[in-house]
Amino acid sequence: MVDAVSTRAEPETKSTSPRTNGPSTEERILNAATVLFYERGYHAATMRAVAARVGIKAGSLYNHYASKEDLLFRIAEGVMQELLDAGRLAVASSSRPRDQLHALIRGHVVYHAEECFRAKVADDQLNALGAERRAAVVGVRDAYERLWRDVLDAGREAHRWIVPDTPVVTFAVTTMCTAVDVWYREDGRLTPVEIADVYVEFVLGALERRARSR
Amino acid sequence: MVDAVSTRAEPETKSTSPRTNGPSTEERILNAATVLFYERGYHAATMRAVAARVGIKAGSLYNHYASKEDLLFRIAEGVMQELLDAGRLAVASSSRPRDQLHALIRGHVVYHAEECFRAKVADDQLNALGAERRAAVVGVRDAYERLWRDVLDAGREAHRWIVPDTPVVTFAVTTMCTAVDVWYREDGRLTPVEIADVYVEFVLGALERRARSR
Amino acid sequence: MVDAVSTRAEPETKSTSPRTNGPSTEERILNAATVLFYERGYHAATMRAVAARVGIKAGSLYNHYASKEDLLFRIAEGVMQELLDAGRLAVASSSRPRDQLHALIRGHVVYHAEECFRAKVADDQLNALGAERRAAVVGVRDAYERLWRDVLDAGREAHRWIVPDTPVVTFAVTTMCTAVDVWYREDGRLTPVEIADVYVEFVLGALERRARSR
Amino acid sequence: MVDAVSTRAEPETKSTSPRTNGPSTEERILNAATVLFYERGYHAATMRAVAARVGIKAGSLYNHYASKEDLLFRIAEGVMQELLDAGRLAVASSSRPRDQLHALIRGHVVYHAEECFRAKVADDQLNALGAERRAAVVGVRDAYERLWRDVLDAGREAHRWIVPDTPVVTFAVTTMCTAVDVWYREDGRLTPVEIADVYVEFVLGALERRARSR
DNA sequence: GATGAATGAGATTTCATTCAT
DNA sequence: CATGAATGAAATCTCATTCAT
Repeated sequence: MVDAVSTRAEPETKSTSPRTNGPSTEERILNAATVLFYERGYHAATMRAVAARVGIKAGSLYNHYASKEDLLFRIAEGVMQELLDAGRLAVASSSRPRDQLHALIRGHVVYHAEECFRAKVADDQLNALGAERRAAVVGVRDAYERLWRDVLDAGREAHRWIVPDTPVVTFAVTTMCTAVDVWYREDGRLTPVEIADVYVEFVLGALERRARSR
Repeated sequence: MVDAVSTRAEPETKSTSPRTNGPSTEERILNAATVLFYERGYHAATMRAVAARVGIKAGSLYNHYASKEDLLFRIAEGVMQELLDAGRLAVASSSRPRDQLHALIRGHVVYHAEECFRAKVADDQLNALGAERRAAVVGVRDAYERLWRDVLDAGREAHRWIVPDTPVVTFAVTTMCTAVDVWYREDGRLTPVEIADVYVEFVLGALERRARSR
Repeated sequence: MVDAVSTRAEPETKSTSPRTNGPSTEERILNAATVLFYERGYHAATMRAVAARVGIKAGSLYNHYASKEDLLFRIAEGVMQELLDAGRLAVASSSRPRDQLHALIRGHVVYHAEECFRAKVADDQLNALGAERRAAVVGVRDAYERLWRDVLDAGREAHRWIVPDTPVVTFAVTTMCTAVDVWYREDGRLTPVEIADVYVEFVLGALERRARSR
Repeated sequence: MVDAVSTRAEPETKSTSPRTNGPSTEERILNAATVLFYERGYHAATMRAVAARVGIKAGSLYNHYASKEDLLFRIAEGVMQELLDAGRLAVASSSRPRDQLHALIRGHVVYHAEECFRAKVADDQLNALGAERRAAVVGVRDAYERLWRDVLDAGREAHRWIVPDTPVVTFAVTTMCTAVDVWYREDGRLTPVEIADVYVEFVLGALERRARSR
C-alpha cells in the first residue's frame, strides 16, 4: 500500500523519449528549480541560477514555463497531489484505523525522506505563491489533512485512542513526521522505512497511552 | 520554573523612559521587521515596508540598525538566547528527567505560542543570514537541543523511557512542540499552558508506552 | 617608432562586424564612461549618465560590465598597458639614450594629446579603484616609469646629462609631458607632434645644460 | 623673499585663543576636511568622516560651515590666495627676471611640499565646486599664472631665454613644480628648499640652453 | 528551441542636510 | 554648541521577463 509512493518515476533516470535520452528539458528545469528553491528559498533563487544548473540561458526557461511562480506552483501542486493520492490509497488499504494510521505515517515519512527537496519546498515556500494558486495548493493539502483527522477520530472510537483535540494532535503528528525532510540523508544510518517505523511506534504509543501515575 | 519564559518584558508596554513613552524606535523597528519577516519572509519583506510600519522613511532605519541582515540577526539571536536561558532554568528546576522534560515542553510551547512571530522567523529565515552570523545563531540552537537530548537520555535510564534513537526523537519532539507557532492565535480555544499540557501528556505517553499487541 | 602609439585601432571607426556596423556596445559604453569620468570624475559620474550617453537604460550596462569599478579598471588598465607597450618600442628603437628619450617623450606627449580623456582618467581616478585592482594598474605604471629612469641613468653616463636625482627628475619630466592632457584641443595651434618637439627641446636643453654663471 | 610662504602660521600649534588652547574647532574641521579630500577625493569623503576626525558628530559641522562645498571652497580659495600673495612678493623681490623666476619656483615648490595636502586638494578637486565658486578660485589661479608668464616673457627679452610658446612652457614648468605635492614626505631625503633648488637649476638650464648638435 | 541584449521596476544603502532638544 | 534622529534624493545593482535573431 505504502509503495504507491515509492513507485513514482525517478526523474533522473526515466524520461520522455522511450529509451535513449535522459530526462526532458522540462523535467531538468523543474528539478533544478526544486534544488535551488530548497537551498536558497524561492526569492533568493534566481532564474539565471536555475538556467545555469540546466546548462541553458535564463531566457530559454520561458520556452518551457510561463514564469518563476509557475515553477513553484508545479512543484508544490505535484507534491501535494502525490501525497493526497498516496494518503487515499493508505486509507483504502484497510478498514482498521490502526492499520490506516500505520500506512499513512509510513507513506508520509517515506515520501518526505525520499522527496525531501520537493516536499520541503512545497511546505516552506507556499506563501510565495499568489493568492489564487496558493489556495489551489492549500485545498489539496487540506484534503490530505482531513484524511488524518478522520482516521484519528475513527481510532478514538474504535481503539479508545486518547485524542484530546483532533486538530492539534493531527497537526502535531503530521508536523513531526514531516520533519524528516530537514535531516534525511540517503547515506544515513536508517532507511526511510526504518525511520517510518520509529514514528509509527512513537505515535501509536502516545495514542494508546494509559493514564500515568505522577 | 517554566515561567522564566513568560516573564520577559513585553516590548509594547514597557519602555526606556520610565513612564511616559511607548517603546523606543529601536524596539518598534525590530517589532515591525519581525511581523513582516513572518508574514512575507525575509527576502520578500522590504526595508521600505518595515519603515512604513514604524512611521518613518526607509533611510532612517539605518540610524538604528546597520543593515537588513542585522535586523534578522537580532531577532534570531534574541529568540535562541531566550529559549536557551529558559531551557536551562527548566532543567535546573528539578533533578527528575520527567519533571525536567515537563518543564522543557511547557516552556517551549508557551514561548512558541506567545512569541509565535519571533520564533517562527528565527526558525524559518535562518539561512538568509550570512555564514558567520548563521553559525552564531546555530551554535545557540545546538546548545538548546543538547538540553533536550540529555534529558531524554537521562529519562531512558531513570524511567525506562523508550527512545529508540535520541537525535531522531529529540528532533521529532521539538519540531512537534514548535509547530504551535504556525497556528496559535491569542483568541483561540486553548491558552498556551493548556496547549502545552496536551503536548506534555502526548510526549510522556509515547515515551512511557508499553509494547502493543498487533 | 613613436607611431607605435598612434597605430592603435580607433574604436570609433573600426568594429566587430567586418564592415557595416559602428562600434560595439561594449566599446560605446567604455567610451561614454571615459568621457564622463573625465568631465565629472569617477564618483560624480553616474551609471545612469553613462547609459544615457549610450542610449540604453542603466540596468543594461550590467549585461556588459560587472560594475562601475570594472569600467574604470578597463580604462586605466588599457591606458597603462598601451603606454608601456609604446614605451618599450621607443626604448628598443635605438641604443642611444638621447634618441630613446626623444622617442619616449614624443610617444608620451602624442599619446596624452590624442588620448587625453582616457589618459587623464587613468591618472586622476586611480584611487577610486579597490586596493587589488589599483595595485594591478600601479604595477604597469611603475614598469613604465622604470623605462624613463633607466634612460635617464644611461644618458647620465653616455651623454654626461645633469641628473641630480633620478626619481625626482623622472617624475618632473613625465609630469610635465603628461600635462598636455589638460589643455590639448584637436583644433589648437599645434599638432601633437609639434607640441612633443617643444618638450623634447626643453628637456634635452635642461639635461645638457652647462653650469650657469650667477 | 621666498620665506613669505613659510612664515604662515602652523594651524596645529598656533591658535585663536591667546595662549592656552589648541586650534579652534573651525580650523580643526578645515584640517580634517583637507586630509580627507586629499586621501579619498571630495566626493568619496563624507561629512561623517570629517566630523569623526574632529571628534564631533556630523550635524555639528553645520554650526561652523554652511555646506560640504563650503569647506572645499575655503580650502581652495585659501591655497590660491596664499600662492598669489607669495608669488607677488617673489616678483617684487627683484627686478631681474632670473631672480624673480628663482623666487617664484622656490616659493611654489616649498609651498607645494609643506602644504601638499591643501595644495593638491585645491588643484584636483576644483571641478567639484559649483560654477560660480569655481570661477572665483580659477580667477585667482589665473592671476597667479600670469605672474609666471610675465616673468618668462621678461626673461626672453632680458636674458634671451628660449621660450618657444609662453603658455605651453608656463604650464609645463608650473605643473612640473607642482608635482612635488604628490610624493613629498616630511621625512624624505631632501628638504623642500633643496628640492626647490633642483627645479630651479633644471628650469633655468632649459631656458638658457644652446642649440644642440644632433 | 536557444540566445544575447534590453528593459523597467524595485531593492538596499548612502549621504548631505535640517532641526528640536 | 553639540547631538540624535529624521529626511529625501539619489546611486548602484539585481532580476524576472520580453523579443528579435
